Amino acid sequence: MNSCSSCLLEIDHFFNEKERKESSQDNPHPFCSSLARYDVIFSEGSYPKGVFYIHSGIVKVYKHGIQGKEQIIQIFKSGDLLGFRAMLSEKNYNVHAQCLEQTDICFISKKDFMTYLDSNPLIRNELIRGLSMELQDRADYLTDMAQKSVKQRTAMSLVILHEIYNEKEINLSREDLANLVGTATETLIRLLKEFKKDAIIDVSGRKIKIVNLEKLKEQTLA
Amino acid sequence: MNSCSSCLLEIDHFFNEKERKESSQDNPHPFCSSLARYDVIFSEGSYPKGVFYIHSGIVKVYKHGIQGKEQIIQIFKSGDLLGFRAMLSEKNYNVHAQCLEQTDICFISKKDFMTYLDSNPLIRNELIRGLSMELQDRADYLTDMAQKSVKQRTAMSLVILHEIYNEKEINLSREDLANLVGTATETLIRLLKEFKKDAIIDVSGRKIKIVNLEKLKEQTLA
DNA sequence: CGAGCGATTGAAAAGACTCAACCACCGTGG
DNA sequence: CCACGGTGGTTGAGTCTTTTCAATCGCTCG
Repeated sequence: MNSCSSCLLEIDHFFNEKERKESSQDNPHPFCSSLARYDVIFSEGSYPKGVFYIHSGIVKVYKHGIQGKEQIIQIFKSGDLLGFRAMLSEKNYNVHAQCLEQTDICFISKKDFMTYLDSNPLIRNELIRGLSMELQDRADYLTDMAQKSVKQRTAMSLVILHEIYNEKEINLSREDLANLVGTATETLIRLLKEFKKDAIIDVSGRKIKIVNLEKLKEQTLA
Repeated sequence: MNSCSSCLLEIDHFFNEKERKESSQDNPHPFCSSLARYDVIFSEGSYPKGVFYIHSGIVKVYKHGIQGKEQIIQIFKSGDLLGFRAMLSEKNYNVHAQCLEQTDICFISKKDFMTYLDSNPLIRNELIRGLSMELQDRADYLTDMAQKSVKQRTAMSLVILHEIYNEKEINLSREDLANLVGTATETLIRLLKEFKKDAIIDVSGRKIKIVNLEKLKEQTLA
């Protein structure tokens, strides 16, 4: 597979933490692919050949835990770079990545990525810094998962998703939502009902709209 | 604070994943300090000035979650390098580090560490690889914490501690153990009782001996 | 129109936590 | 030498949360 050279520019933005350009539907990238909902980007056990830059769409990264129950580790959105942890670790993927909606991604080969890294020592430092920061964040997240109640975690996940969906309606299956929170689907549904009763969210079909973000954030604490 | 130059050698071993030398009580290091149980190495909120190489002893890294309840994120032992995530992220510590027993550590300043990193591009790659691997591991750990029952997690923690304590008796307060598992102290004690009844562990005072490691590992699954 | 999947509900059971009391050990000071 | 107080460990009982299982509903697709 070939890399999309114009996307290396996007990566540059990614690492420089400059304001991310809105993904460019206008000037198409030659090696980008358009994926449909449920399309798989990579699977646990396979060996990473590169990274993926997400132009638009939503991707879930998950793994199978006890009795095959899915646990969503992270959700990626437009502007994110997907799959570089596994690639840099030089191990096989330990997670799966699947699109949650129509998604445009661009593949960048390991070789190109590495060349890019080598081209600029500052970028390399930025990468190290980014990985370290992520590890710090993971400590926080772990504490939350271990200590917060399912209700608090549900509120947490909704807050996170609110950002990922760019303040628009959250559009996820109940099962995916439950797998992100780490609970049973039925429990999740009951909690959504509660939040709705308390006028914190609004539900229409599978779509969830946050109507009172402040109150939702309170729910993550107590 | 000055760095212990002879310890940079240890770090070299650390990153090269060569067999780690037993920590050298014979030839003392000038800038190492000997810490007592409960001594604090660093605290959440302070800014990292360097990293710590652990010659001997056990250190818990934890943070405070809901209502101040402590969550142990990780336990470090002899041969580990402590605190480089926060240092590399260039943010304040988001965790505390405290000795669980008499511990000998050596401080290496950020400057020296960075110089060392710059001295060898291979080391830098090794660092990137290490951080990435750790992030992968964290995904697994998160899944376990989110999905496994307290009993399974307790078994997990005991398996991990068994290694950390070098196959010897585990010597931790019940509260620390509970904070590692992420449960209430009382619950933990009841589970230990069960494991003892099933002849998986043996308890004498606060010390825990694993008598049937295979069976313990089974407990982590079902 | 019927199959099938996702969403929802109810009821019962299991798991875990909280609170309160009690025990056991240990060092201190009388 | 012993009573005392304190800390950490243990136990019991009751309660709340969360899961599980079973059944129903509603919608979409062929």
